[in-house]
Amino acid sequence: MTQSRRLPRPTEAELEILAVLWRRGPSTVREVFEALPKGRASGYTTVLKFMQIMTAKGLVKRKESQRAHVYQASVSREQTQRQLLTHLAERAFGGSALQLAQQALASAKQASPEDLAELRKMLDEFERSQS
Amino acid sequence: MTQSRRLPRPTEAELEILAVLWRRGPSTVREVFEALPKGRASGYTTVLKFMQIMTAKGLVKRKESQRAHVYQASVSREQTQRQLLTHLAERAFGGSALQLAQQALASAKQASPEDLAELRKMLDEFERSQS
DNA sequence: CGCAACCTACGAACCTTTTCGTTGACAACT
DNA sequence: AGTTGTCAACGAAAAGGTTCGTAGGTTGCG
Repeated sequence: MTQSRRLPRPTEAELEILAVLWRRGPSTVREVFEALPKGRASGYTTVLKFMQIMTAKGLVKRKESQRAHVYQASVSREQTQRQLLTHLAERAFGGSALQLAQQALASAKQASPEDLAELRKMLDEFERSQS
Repeated sequence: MTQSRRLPRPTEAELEILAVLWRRGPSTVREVFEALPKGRASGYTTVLKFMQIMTAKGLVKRKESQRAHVYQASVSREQTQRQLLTHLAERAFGGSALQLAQQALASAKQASPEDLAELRKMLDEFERSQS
């Protein structure tokens, strides 16, 4: 009974924090703060505030058993990626995720063989499913 | 000698207007206003304001020879798409445009055969260039 | 001319997002 | 007990983006 509506798209700053949580797993505010790219340099209380906001929005969950609360992402990386891609596709690619994929490939500078193989596999499956 | 700095990423509302300009070519404010999806429904002066802001930012150029100024996009669709994709890749895909492409393909619901063929061709070229 | 329709420009209100200072609680150490 | 360091909470300011009312100029027409 926690959340029935779809969660809101994370803002830029929120996404940056989510990225840390996805990478590190459950973390305290301080841990996130220190894992953040230094270039960005937000103050500690700013990060704290965001994590409080994100808790209110349901983007993260927090355990208060320790004095330093422990946060974890309550949205998965893939789910969020899909959400952002769909949004971008609608805004800038006439709703076509495929054209988006195409452009992304075109602008990819480098590729690991694994990624390429994976991509090729998906493409095969796609064509097969279309018949 | 028009612009040496990189242009800013368009906001949501700006992108919507750019989409119209890309589709219609050079247009007056009224033409853009009327071409805009009706659901969104911004007032005429709101659209005008945006186009003035975009002019200041350099996202569009305007000809004032007519009483109703004529605007045209000064950034290309592809260029902007690439900019948005790169930004998203950095934020949410660890900088990998390829992984982004992969996810996009996975979340594509439908595909035209042309798009698929195009995508496959690009993939081939990519692999050849890596060797 | 007088009026209506349309145009740009501008300012202000408003909303969302980002930022951080301050406060009060708790803990650790001396 | 007093000092120092860390923490959550909060409020409010700052910054960015969106919206529109109003004003003033031009055009076209009866």
